[in-house]
Amino acid sequence: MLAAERRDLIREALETDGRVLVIELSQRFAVSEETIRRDLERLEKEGFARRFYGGASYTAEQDLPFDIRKKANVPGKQLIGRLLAELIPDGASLLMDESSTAVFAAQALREKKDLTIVTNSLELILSLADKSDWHLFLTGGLLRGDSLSLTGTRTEQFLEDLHVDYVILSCSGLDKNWGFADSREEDVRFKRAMLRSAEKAILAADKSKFDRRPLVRIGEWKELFAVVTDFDPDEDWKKTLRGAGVILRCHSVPAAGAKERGI
Amino acid sequence: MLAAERRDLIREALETDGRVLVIELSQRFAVSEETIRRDLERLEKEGFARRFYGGASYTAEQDLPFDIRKKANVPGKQLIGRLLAELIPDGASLLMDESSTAVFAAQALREKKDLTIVTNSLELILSLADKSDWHLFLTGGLLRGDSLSLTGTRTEQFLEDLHVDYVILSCSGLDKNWGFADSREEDVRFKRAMLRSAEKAILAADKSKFDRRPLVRIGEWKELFAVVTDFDPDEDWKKTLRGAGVILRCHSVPAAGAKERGI
DNA sequence: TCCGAAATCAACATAAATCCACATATTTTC
DNA sequence: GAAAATATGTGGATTTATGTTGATTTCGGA
Repeated sequence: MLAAERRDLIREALETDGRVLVIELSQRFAVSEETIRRDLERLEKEGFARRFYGGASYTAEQDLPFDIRKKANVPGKQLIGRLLAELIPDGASLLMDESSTAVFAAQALREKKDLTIVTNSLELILSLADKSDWHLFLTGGLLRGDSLSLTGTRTEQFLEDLHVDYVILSCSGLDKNWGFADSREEDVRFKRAMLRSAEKAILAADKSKFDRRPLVRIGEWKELFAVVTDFDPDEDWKKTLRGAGVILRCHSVPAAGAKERGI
Repeated sequence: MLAAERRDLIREALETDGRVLVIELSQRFAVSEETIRRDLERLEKEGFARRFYGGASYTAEQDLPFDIRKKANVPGKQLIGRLLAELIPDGASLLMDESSTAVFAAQALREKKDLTIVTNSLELILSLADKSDWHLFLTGGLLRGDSLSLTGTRTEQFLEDLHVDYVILSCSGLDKNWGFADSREEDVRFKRAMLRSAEKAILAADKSKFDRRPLVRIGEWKELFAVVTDFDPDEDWKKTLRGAGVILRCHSVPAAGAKERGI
């Protein structure tokens, strides 16, 4: 029984029964009560449980946006998140888009102190809503129901009076000689607005985005401060980025040994 | 039976019955009267109860944490929601605040066609996120983590370029001769901005808000188009509102036949 | 106004749950 | 396989929950 599996089961019990008791769980899983308490503490941090003396009760609050598990390439995005976190100092202000990578990056940033986050993603902001010591801003705008993000002119307008230290953005394709791009005109306009409002731009893109060339270019390499990815790009790529003065943070993911995580 | 659960049940009893007695609770939960007193003392500190000799009565304090506040008086708020929905035509645009009443009102509006909703409440917008045929706007701004709503100058700024047909707003107290008011300066500023941006203003307030006079006035009766509530106010109230040209939508709640609410 | 029953309060005692720091074990990463 | 990160258990200090006892306060009637 792995710790992660036990926590999944505890979460299920919470959803089914509405509440759990420390003693009962300790007996059921044959671990010490202290371990259960630590599990519950963690589930509380993640927004699944509300602890009370003797156990914990279920909170349905963040049900909607917390379907992180379903998404593609979770380990890769977590890695990108960790690498990103290394680039961000305490006290920084950052702009983040509505990509799922950004949500993972946000989780990786949790240990930082005193961050200011501006985003158009409801999911991202909700996943950080418990960080009451940070400054969390949501851009206004029209709700896009499928991605739970905000778009439209009002969203871009929000960025105009804004200046932040970093922008973390995603794209749907990177081309060595052309730059990074997206397929929707509307998204590109928003991402360009984000680039204008930030001192340093960090592009987060997993392996699947490399060497693809979608319709609309967002920008060129020299506009970026860093590129973060989850694999080890070839020498050509490294040379291109180095030539444009862009930092590359990457990591070779062990293709074979990667263990399947239970859903 | 854990202490936290007992306190939850006492709180529910308070909301349902309006008052509780120490002896009764002591027998019901098979604990000493002293324990019940300590429970009530705690609930009083948390703002749910006002203690008196022999027991405690219910109080709807204004500044409760959101997840708790929204549980209070559910039937009343549902009724207000239904009455509100009768005032709103298809195709209307409306501004709604972050109150829990607004969330219920939003649900009551689901049958309408082609609405445009603007709000600063994440909870409200998420509860409507599936209505893809509507236009859903979120104001930007700083996230207030406890209520999952947006505040600050950016939020007010969002309303400046906006004009809607209706605003549905809440308040924490209504005084016959003075108007409607709230306890936080910041909230009042936002609500005034909402009033400016809307053609017609509808005030939604349950019984507990009547004849209370919080710190900061939001506006006067003549600024309103309608008041919607869940009980039948006395003649004085009706005369006041009629005199100011305000529509009153209300309903006498059967005091005796109130059925026991399931959990 | 005064009295006595009932309720409350304050102080103490106890048991259980939690927290904390440290040591150990396990898993992951390189 | 070694190093780093994560997970787990343990013992003692701390907090929470509860009941008990006796002093004090409140309330309603004489």
